[in-house]
Amino acid sequence: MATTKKTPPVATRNRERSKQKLLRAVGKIIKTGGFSTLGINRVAEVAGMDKKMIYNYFGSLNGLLDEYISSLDFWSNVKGDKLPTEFPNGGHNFVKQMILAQFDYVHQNPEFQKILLWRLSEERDALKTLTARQEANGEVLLQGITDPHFGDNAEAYRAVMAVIIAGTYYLNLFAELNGSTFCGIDLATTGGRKKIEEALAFLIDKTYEGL
Amino acid sequence: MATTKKTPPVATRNRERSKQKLLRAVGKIIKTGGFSTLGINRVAEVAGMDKKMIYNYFGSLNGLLDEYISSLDFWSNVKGDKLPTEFPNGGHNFVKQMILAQFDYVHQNPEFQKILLWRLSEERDALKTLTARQEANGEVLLQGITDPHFGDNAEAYRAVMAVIIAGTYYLNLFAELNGSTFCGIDLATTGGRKKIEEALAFLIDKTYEGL
DNA sequence: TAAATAAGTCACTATTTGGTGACTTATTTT
DNA sequence: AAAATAAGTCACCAAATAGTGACTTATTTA
Repeated sequence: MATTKKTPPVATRNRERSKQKLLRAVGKIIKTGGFSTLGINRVAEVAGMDKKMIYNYFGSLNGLLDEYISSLDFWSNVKGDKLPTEFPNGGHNFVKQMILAQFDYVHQNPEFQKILLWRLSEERDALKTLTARQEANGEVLLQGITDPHFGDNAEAYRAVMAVIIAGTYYLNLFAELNGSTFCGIDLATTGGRKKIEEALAFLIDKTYEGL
Repeated sequence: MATTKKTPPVATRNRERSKQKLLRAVGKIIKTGGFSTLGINRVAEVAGMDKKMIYNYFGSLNGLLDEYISSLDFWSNVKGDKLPTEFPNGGHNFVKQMILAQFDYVHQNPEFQKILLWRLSEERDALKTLTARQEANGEVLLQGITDPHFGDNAEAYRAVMAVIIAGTYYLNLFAELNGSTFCGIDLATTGGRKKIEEALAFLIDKTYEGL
């Protein structure tokens, strides 16, 4: 026989594959539409499955959403393996590049934008866990590199970074829907985004110089 | 007679008063809950009126929401009459106080927070109009005071302010739901907020010094 | 191969949603 | 005071919502 009974070429019924289909359906809906269209019927329809399966596998839509959230892995992309080993000047240049890359990453990634938005809109344990993971990730950088460099001003440095990072988040979210201008800067154009990038670089430079 | 027929002490039927009740119901729902509970049935219930009235007065829930949005007047509170006439140093001190006041204002005002969030979540003409009004408001300040002061760097200044203002928005929204820490700063505590305020002041100072 | 288990389908319920037509009643106009 | 207009009530509809029990069928186990 060409094919064995134990491993059929493609199973028509497969728990794990079906679960993945549902998880990907959630991502698809979130990416394109908003959260208002995120109902159990819609998810089942997009996944091409019966909604009963959602109850079977995840207990409820909430369970599915929680598992979707914990399956996300945005932050490890930012840091990850490609971390340098040397950080001259308290990571001045590294931090600058990281912030600029993040500003672009959020812009390019609609799913990430929606998660950011979700975190501002709804209380959900899985989202808090995600936030905690992100914080823990940043803490490595802060404690290992910038805290020692800034000494007594370490907390002041953290506060400045908080404002700057929060700014990149908000501007990207704002640009997505409004498209229009913010403080007279057109965030929909590459020229406008370039101005923001220069401002980010400027603020980081001044922080490393002046703190 | 004690009371005339023309002006009854309290009319049981009054178009304007009823419209206001509906508008205030929208505000109440938005303030406390989110947008997910903002249905026509709920609005009618909170207002203590029949939903038919919403169709009568506003044509639809959308019409009511649009009128609610255009009834908002957050921005004029910020500027308004209390504008000084002299702006030394390109409004350095004035801008700093304004940003800090705004950071606190957003924190204190849940309805404003929800509108900010709404602008990030949904496309709606009335919201764009609101945004345009806000922009026009800021433009007066930018064109009249900071543009002349910064000359060739006027646009760079605008970009910096965009980042800073966006940062205050996001941090306040983030603090509202997550309560937890951002970049290691606990935004729920007065101590953490104080650190953010100092960071805002620092960034503005460095911008006026270094641009 | 037969029995057991798990995957998936389908039809159905109860509740809630937005929306409307017909009605009553208060207020204004004549 | 009578007629007209507008405010407000209520019962009802169609569609969509979340959720479930009974069923069929594929896959695995014995």
